[in-house]
Amino acid sequence: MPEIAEVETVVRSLRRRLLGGRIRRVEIYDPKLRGFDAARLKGRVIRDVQRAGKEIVIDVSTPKSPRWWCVHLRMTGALLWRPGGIPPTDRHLRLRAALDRGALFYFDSRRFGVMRLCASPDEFAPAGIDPLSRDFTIERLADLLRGAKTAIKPWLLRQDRLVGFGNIYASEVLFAAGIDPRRPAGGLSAREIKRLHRATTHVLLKAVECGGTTISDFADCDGECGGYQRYLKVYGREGERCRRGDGRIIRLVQQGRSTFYCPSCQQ
DNA sequence: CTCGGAGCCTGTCTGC
DNA sequence: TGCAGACAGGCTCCGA
Repeated sequence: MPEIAEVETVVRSLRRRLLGGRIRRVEIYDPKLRGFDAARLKGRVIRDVQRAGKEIVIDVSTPKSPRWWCVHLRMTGALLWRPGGIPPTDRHLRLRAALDRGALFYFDSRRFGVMRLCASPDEFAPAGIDPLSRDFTIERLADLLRGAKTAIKPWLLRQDRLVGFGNIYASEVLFAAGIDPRRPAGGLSAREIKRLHRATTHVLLKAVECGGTTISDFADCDGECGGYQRYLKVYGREGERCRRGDGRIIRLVQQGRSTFYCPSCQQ
């Protein structure tokens, strides 16, 4: 489900709710999460909540025992905070963490989500550059793109060079940059790379500001839906008129995933 | 390096 | 109403 803007939104909402809270009890309801050492969380205080790529990182370190509780929501994972600790009715409840003033519930219908306890930041440090960080410059982007033969859209989905893109924002950013998703990544001109950089920053910041994109059920930990779906220009709009020019939105499949674009605005 | 396909899982929607 | 098939926002593995 969530891409960088949605994970950032969840992280911010979690930070508001969890900071300083002490974990009293953790219950796991999904055998797939058996490998997760939930017992080690008990008694720990939540020091911070950060984002590492698309992963949520909850710092539960003590001076003698550094530990980070890492959650990757993948497609359908969701974290919800309930002040009273009463769970929302959902048969996909996979984990419950009770704190002093409420409880955190983890849901995941498809069970693609991953949870782990890390002992060092090296274990969750993303390989790629975060497009919302200062490291994301035009020069770095140009370096990464150099020589790449893959089409730019599937290239954006690879997390080992840039982190955080998913299927929605990859299409949206390319539309904003006016670049055809089938173009070889390494074949973009300096001017196009500049446009891609600018579009990435612009689209992702706006999406974060809106609290992410809710197409079916994304929400932050308070159950608040995102608002960026109002601004989607191409994603999910196959056959509709382009909002900018005269074209109609086309859907095509690249490496097994849908890509949406406007053939008249994107060259 | 790059690509396509399968797999991990389950829910929803479409068409017959 | 039933049922098969396609499809879904993520990611990893394999073989060609």
